[in-house]
Amino acid sequence: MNYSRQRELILKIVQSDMSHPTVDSVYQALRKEIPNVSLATVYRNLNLLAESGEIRKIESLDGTAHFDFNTGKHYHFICIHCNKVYDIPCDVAPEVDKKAEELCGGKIISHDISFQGICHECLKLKKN
Amino acid sequence: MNYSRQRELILKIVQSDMSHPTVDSVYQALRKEIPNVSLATVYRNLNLLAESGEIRKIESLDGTAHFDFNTGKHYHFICIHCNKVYDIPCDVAPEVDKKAEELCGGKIISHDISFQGICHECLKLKKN
DNA sequence: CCAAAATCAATAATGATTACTATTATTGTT
DNA sequence: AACAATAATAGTAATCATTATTGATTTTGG
Repeated sequence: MNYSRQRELILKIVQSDMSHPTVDSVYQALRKEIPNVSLATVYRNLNLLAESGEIRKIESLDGTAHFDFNTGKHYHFICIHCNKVYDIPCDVAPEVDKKAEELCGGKIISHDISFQGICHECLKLKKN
Repeated sequence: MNYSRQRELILKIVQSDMSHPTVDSVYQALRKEIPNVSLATVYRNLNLLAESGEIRKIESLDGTAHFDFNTGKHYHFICIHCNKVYDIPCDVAPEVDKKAEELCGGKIISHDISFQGICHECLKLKKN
């Protein structure tokens, strides 16, 4: 995996964005620096960075991939109204991987807890 | 909400399929009964059934929705090689929703734990 | 039986992602 | 600095998943 300005900037963009950006968000931000960058480049590098563990890829019910610079232990909260993804600081028992591994017979690499619900913002909107 | 043959069959198909079928799997199975059924019908009804809580919609990193007839408490294991989804019987503390709700300020409806790793089958294949 | 509402099939349209190709950049080595 | 091998890129086409549209058909409640 060689150096490229594109990849470096993509990593920086994700790392400076708390809001779990989608591929498209990263693409829009990157175009401000490299106007003729290709969308395929963004896809390729985000997936590479996720595979190498420098960022994290998050599933979400809206059918689009989100990326998270925070590779430390934490979980996610996805609003079913606005599809935003929030971090939830983790304090759940860390031995769940081991426990689950015993139950499934495969090799477990990681886990994520995704909470679904309605976020603070959307709750406010509903009341108005 | 239960008077169309299509919806009834879709529900039965999911309920009789342990393997967390995708929209397309359900579509293929349904066509054996109703050859000219529309894919849109499958999408609409699977989402309706998931909203009404009769089945469960599962997110997965491969970008396709999976559906699960098992609406009881359990978690999921997704193989990063074959993308199959397995159930993991749940015995994790149920108070995580409450705990997370305090932390995020929104309203939490449910949560899912998805474990990622390499499943038993794929481990075997690797060795050969 | 009739009218309103719900559902349907078929297909078009959209949105996300991947594949492909010719070109350019990076790397380690002379 | 020039070289070849490799990796990455831009641009675009193709693919895959999903949603929207439309007009016909079916169900429901009176």
